[in-house]
Amino acid sequence: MKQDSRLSATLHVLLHMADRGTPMTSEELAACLGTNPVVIRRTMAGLRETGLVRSEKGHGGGWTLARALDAITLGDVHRALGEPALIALGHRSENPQCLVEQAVNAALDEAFAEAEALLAGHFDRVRLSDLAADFSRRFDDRRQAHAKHDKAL
Amino acid sequence: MKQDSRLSATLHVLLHMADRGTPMTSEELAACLGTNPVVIRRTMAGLRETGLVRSEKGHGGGWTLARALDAITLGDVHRALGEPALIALGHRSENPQCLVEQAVNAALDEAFAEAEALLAGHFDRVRLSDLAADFSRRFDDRRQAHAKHDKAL
DNA sequence: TGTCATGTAACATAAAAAGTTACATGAAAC
DNA sequence: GTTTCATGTAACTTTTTATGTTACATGACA
Repeated sequence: MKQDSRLSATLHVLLHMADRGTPMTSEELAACLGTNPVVIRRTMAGLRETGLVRSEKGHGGGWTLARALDAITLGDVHRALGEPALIALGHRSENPQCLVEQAVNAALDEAFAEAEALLAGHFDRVRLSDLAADFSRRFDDRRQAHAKHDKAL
Repeated sequence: MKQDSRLSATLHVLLHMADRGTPMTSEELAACLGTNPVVIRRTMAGLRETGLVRSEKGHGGGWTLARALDAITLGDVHRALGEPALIALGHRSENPQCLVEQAVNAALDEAFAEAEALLAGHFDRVRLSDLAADFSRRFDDRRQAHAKHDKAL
């Protein structure tokens, strides 16, 4: 199953944008991900429509966050991306005549709905500021590790 | 995201096999799903190795269930299919150098692990006999609806 | 007015599920 | 024993979706 990494990519990009403060071009953001600038523009288009980011053309232009990090949840981003399916499994056919298949679909739907609701709920509770805080913690950890290493030399 | 419908297909096939009682050929099972016999054989190969089904060659051959319906869970079938990923979202890269990406991965992994565990747990609690019972209920419902319809004529 | 940046269409690539063809192998029927 | 039926499996094609790329139009600032 090929996995959709747009949510991961978008979160990455948004955190870099917040970290920078000033507008970042599609080219700069693409470099962060090792991808193509057009991929960035295409992906960010949805976020712009939802009001999560702003874009400016011309000199000094680029992308900026339209809200504070603590005012954006993972759920907001997921919805802005068009709510891609969370569950990797699906049915063979919708509205089958076969009663066996109807029973199978019903059982799977129930299981999927449960997991999907849990995941969606989780997404709605996690803010970008939470990720930024985790980043800061990792940053400090790395700095301390380096300091220790330098001292040992 | 292309969804994997092998679990759905396999459950469908297994229930038909149980309903029949005698061996069913790949061709018959393929007809149930509107697919190709080779797809059936390929998919069932994993189930045979796990001991969920048996296959016989030659005249009167075909596929039969190796266990009772209440001794097979959805989880058994999922594992026999090679445990295909349950979550449709993924990371851009594993073990990234970028601390931002590390923070993103950590946040998503946590969310995914939670949902995946819920779904896997659900699969382990549902037996094929549960689906068969639901099928029977639907069958009776349809029969009653038909009877009512006939009476009205 | 030229440069920089986004906006977007159109096309190419990659990966995985699903479908197909072809043929080898083994078991039962005749 | 030979024919027929069925699985076993390799190799290939098709389809779908995410992703990557090229090309060019549009708008903003120096």
